[in-house]
Amino acid sequence: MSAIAKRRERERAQRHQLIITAARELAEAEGWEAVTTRRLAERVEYSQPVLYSHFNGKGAILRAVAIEGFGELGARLRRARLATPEPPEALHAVCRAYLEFAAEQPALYQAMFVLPTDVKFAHAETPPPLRAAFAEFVSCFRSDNLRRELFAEVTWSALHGIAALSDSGRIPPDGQAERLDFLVTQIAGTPGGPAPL
Amino acid sequence: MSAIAKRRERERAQRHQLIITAARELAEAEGWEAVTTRRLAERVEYSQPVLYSHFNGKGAILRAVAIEGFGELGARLRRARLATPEPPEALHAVCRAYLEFAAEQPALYQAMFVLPTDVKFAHAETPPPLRAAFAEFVSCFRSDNLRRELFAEVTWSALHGIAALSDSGRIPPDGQAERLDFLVTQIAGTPGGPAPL
DNA sequence: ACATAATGTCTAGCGCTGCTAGGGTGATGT
DNA sequence: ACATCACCCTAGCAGCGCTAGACATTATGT
Repeated sequence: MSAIAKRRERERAQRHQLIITAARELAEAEGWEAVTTRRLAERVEYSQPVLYSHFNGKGAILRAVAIEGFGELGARLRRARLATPEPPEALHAVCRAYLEFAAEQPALYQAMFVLPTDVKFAHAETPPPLRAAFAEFVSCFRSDNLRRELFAEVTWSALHGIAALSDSGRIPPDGQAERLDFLVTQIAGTPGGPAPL
Repeated sequence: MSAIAKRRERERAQRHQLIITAARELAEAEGWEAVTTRRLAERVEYSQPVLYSHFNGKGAILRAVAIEGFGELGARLRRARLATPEPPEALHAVCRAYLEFAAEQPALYQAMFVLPTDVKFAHAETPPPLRAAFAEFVSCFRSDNLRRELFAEVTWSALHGIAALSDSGRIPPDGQAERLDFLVTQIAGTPGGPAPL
């Protein structure tokens, strides 16, 4: 491949990322309903068809944003877990990190977990960053806990419920800390078996 | 008011309900993205502007569907609770009824709890049916439990997380019973105080 | 009974959306 | 220098939520 072709490919990759970043910023600033192909094209200073030469459509752009988000969420959860050596507090820290992520970047969170998507969850084609993020929850529970996956799944679901209802104004933004404390306390409890953590 | 005017008002109220029902059925059959004002008008056999003489816009129709849903959900939760006299099983029954409601009528559930809305939750203007539905969760906990509202809120959030992630394909549809059992067991546990139920 | 007024509904159209066909421009390789 | 090719833009389609204005139809007053 010629140097010229290489340069073009490099520029193309940059533009690819530029589109993703622009969509994400626009969504975070004005919500996803403001992210139209026209406004996005204007923002990246190209015409609309250029978007379609990079992505199969608006849905594919949204998907790319979501996958970028999975990577960042996983990294954040991992950091929270590793910074907290004691297992009980690790679960608490990871859950808090999750809610902070959702609250700080609501549009990104929506792309990942609320808006319709064709990203496969808990499936053979699940993107590695998503698997890794889920694995952080699993790692909060003892490896001899035979139902770790179930624990992690329900924990994640409960956090998502809190994040989603809070973001859409269906529960008050105040009191997140109390909800988090209560949830973690109950999940870490031992009503029906050995200590999970 | 003349009899003629009364008849017209009656017909108008019927048409009002017809629009709500048509929107709901169309959403349940093909999803909310298929509910356009044109298709809805065609379905009720009137022109588009008629919709706008009944509702302030598409959002108001969605809101009307959601409020209808709150009433039905509340009734269902109440039935589940009253049919189960023992408190621990009452919580379980109410939670199961909630998940069944969400799974059986996913579009209605979305209108109530997922799609953007201007319905006020936990607020002075909260629609009574919504307050009543939430009160069913609160009633599952002992009246001497000073944190009943918090318990109910987190329980509801966790259920919503399970329902929403399941409906959008982000967790597998199988295993809902295990998730429900685990959640209720943990919520009903007593890690930090007196028995909540 | 007739003209007037008021009510209700429809047709047509605005500015927007996601998406795409086709042409034209400029760089590339011979 | 020329032919080729890759690239990008203009223009347009069908459908969206929503609304202005024309048109009947119905009720009212004389």
